[in-house]
Amino acid sequence: MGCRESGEDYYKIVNIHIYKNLDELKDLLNKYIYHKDHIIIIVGYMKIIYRGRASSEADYARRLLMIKPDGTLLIHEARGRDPVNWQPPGSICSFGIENQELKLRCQRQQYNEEVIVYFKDLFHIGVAILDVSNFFEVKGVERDIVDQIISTGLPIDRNAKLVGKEISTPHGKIDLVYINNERNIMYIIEVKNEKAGVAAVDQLRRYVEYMKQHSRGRNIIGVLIANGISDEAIKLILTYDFIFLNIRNLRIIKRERKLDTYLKDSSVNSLSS
Amino acid sequence: MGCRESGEDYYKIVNIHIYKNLDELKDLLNKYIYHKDHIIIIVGYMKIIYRGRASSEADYARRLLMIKPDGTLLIHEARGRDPVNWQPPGSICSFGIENQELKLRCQRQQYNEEVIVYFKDLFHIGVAILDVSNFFEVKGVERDIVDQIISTGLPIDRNAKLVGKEISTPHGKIDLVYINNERNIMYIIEVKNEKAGVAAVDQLRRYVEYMKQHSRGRNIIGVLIANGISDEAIKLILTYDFIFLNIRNLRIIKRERKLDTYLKDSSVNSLSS
DNA sequence: CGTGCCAGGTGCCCT
DNA sequence: AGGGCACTTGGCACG
Repeated sequence: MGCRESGEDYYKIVNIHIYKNLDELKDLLNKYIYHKDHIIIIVGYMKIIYRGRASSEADYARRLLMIKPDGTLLIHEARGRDPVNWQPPGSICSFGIENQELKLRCQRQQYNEEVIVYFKDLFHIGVAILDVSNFFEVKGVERDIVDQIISTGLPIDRNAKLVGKEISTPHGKIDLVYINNERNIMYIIEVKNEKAGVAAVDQLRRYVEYMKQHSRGRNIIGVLIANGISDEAIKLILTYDFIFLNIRNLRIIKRERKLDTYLKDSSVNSLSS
Repeated sequence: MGCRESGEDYYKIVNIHIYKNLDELKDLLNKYIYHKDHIIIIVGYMKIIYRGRASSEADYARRLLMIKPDGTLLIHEARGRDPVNWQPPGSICSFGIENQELKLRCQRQQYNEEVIVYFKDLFHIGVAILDVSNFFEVKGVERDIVDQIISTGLPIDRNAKLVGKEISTPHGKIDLVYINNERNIMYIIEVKNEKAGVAAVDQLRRYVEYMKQHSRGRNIIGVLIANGISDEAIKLILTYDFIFLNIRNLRIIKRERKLDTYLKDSSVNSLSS
């Protein structure tokens, strides 16, 4: 907790009182926009107008506004994870003055969208220097689950060979395709890191139907691997004679259970959630 | 731009130097958590550990952290619209000390998730009082498009009568259902405010197939109304003999074009995008 | 409260 | 740049 003093290099408070007119302030703020790693933070009493894919107006209220050097605009209120208004990276922001009020306009080429903010009052302006941490590990996402399956093999049929990954079809991309040549079976695998709903089953279904038309004679089995499943989705799984595997069981199996147990489970469409 | 002084009521800078030990600072910050409308803002050099549905570790770097009174946690870096780590509303946050570092733990009951932040250095701490603006108009969303269709009628068949809205099926909810009794036609309408992809067509397809099985004898026609459409989606539309209507044309038609033109378009699966 | 689904989704990766 | 899709999706509305 040592170097508090050096910290001042990384957060500069813009003393609003110093600027006797808005022009100076406006120019200063415009200078900070797009400065490498410089984030402008404004807490104030502001009105917001957004026009684009949708449109909105928000009357004057106390809000927190941030502008990042990549052109991101964020406006937050007292609640909620998402900003009430925003502009994604790549938008072009600039400060101006209108009717003796500080004004911010952020435009986005794509979608022809813009956010305009009018500041009736400013409570705090700061400029922070932030990092972009390159190394940021994430584990447990779908990618990792797919990788795990690839490395450990298809639990329901260890003799099946992986023949494809991210297979493109007109209906979308199939996560994994396995084939057991002896039994003449093709497994179409769809992986969901989240709880599966009806949409996930139907996504699998359209892959299976497509492959049935393009892989003549082969036995096609749809396999949904997900982190739980909804009741309606289970009904569809049974209707289509698909197989559902819970990720939780996948992990347990990998560590403790024997493969024979799996094969038994799979043959009766184990639906343990 | 008058009341700058009063603005100080809405943004309080926590002078880090005053607090001779971390204990005092920790207690102060904990007092501000969940204070009505009080948002804690910390710019500092911090390390983040997240464990939950996924998991991640981010080494020490300069970041901006916010805690909202509803239990929202946001941690931003220099780029991107989304925070690098967060906790949605409803999580429980508290400051502590570990290894002579300030430490923040935010837990979320649901999903058993937690974010832990270690602060090696603090550059700025502020407490802002923000509003929750109740009145926030949004126009142009799908809901409004559906309403517009309901009020102006189905453009491709003005004689069709609306018989259902948000019809639940095992495959999901159908946006709109129209019936023309004279021609014995049922229209299944799916509306997308955005550009339609293959998923949208397949969503419509599963509704149509379901209704074909549950509405014996009737002619079922799938209608996709969207803001543009991708090439692959067009192919599927043609494959399934569906009808695509561009929202843009919907609006134009409503204002300028005559209905006869529509009917002609629809009969040839107008795909103007 | 779970289920389903839209969103100004955003971000990522691939063609 | 466009398309397809996952996401700690978040958020809402409905049964």
